[in-house]
Amino acid sequence: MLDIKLLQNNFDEISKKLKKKKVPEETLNELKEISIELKKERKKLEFLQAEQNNNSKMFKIYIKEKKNLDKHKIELLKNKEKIAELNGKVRELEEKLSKIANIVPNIPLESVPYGEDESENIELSLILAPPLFNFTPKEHWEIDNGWLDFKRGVKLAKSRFTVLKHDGAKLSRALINYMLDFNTKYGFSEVCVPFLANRETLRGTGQLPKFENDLFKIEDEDLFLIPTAEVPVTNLFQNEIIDQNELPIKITCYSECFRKEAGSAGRDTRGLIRQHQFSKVELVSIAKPEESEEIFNLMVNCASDLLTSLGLAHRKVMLCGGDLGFSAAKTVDLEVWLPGQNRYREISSISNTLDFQARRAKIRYKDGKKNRLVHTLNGSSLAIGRTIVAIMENFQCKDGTIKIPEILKDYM
RNA sequence: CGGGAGAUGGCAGAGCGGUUGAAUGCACUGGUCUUGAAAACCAGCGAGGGUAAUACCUCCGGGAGUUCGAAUCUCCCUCUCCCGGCCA
Repeated sequence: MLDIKLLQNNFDEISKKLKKKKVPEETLNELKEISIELKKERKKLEFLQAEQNNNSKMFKIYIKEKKNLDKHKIELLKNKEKIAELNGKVRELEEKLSKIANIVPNIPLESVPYGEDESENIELSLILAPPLFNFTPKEHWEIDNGWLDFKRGVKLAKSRFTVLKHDGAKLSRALINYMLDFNTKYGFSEVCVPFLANRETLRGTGQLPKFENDLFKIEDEDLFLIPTAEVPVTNLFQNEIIDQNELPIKITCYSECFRKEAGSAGRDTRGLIRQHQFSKVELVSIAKPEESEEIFNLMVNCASDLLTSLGLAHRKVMLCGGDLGFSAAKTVDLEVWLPGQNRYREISSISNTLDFQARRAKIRYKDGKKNRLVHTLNGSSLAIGRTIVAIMENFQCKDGTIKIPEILKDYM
């Protein structure tokens, strides 16, 4: 959530920055006006409440003095009505405010480039050279080694579900274990969390209320399948005040992720790239504001080193404003080279949300006497499905077999 | 899913309908003492809003109600715990 006070005081600046994310100025204007009106009405209300409190206290004294109470009663009741009325007004304004505030995205950092979409992202660096082939490399779904059973996935659920078999299934499990171990060595501690989350949790990280259509909802329950482990892991700390000494908190977590992929009909319909369910190992950090940039870089390096350790060529890309997610102030994607597709594809995405999620989820830490909002960061270690794709395409042999990276041998 | 109990500050745990934002204990922070630490003693210590800082307002799971006044009474919801059934 935006800092409303900041919006009140630095309207032009914020409005300009949010243009990167295509937020219309009218929305911000409305937000500002409501917040100012709210402040005004609240002041009126509090004044009346103070008066009422005082008069109520007098009651005890009047009883002692055996004064006639009826007159005071009438007075108090009259005031009570006024308070109720104002209270309703204030509440209405609060609802109006939060309705809008909840759907305004985070402000991009200064360093985020302007741009409409993916095509205007900026390549930061290339790591490892793509492999050379003495034959035409296939796309992963063309490789007929019995790992991927698309038909049966559809039979069991529907399109965009896949069954992994044989070494494909094993590789998936090996990758999960390997990544968790890798991240642990990087200083992230492992957690295992529920794959279902309630509304408040999803609101905390920004999926709700705006993106309900992208989530699978459980019938007859106010629960949703998580779209990423970022949701439960970050919200582990919702409504908590963290001891300063415990920061930064660095967590890694494996989860299944569930996404409706509404609006991406027709895109990546073949293969493992875009599924309704996929495994992912996630990184989440809770940090003090002054250290969040450093942690961000650590997370990017952690994911990049992981790719390197698997021998996968990739590049780091800075997302432009138009391609930034709702909660992110800054995002670096890692794109892995896919020889079959002859292009780089996103396999990891690391974001700093600054205090945006912390404000929503009320995650704070004690700084001396004051409670301050933390910064929250999240990033894929790697998406498992896409890593399998990358391994299949990069390490395919002419005879259709796949060479498993050396480092995974112990995990298979 | 059926039966019972409960929901209060970081935790534990009091709280006749009227200075109770809330006793007490633990934890925590600062100080005295000590070579240092522990112990002991003294002091401070919930959150949000508001203010230059005070005032002041709101909050005792959530919502509605009774009352001049509610953490305290009534109703609804949610959640937790114990017992029983089912089950990895």
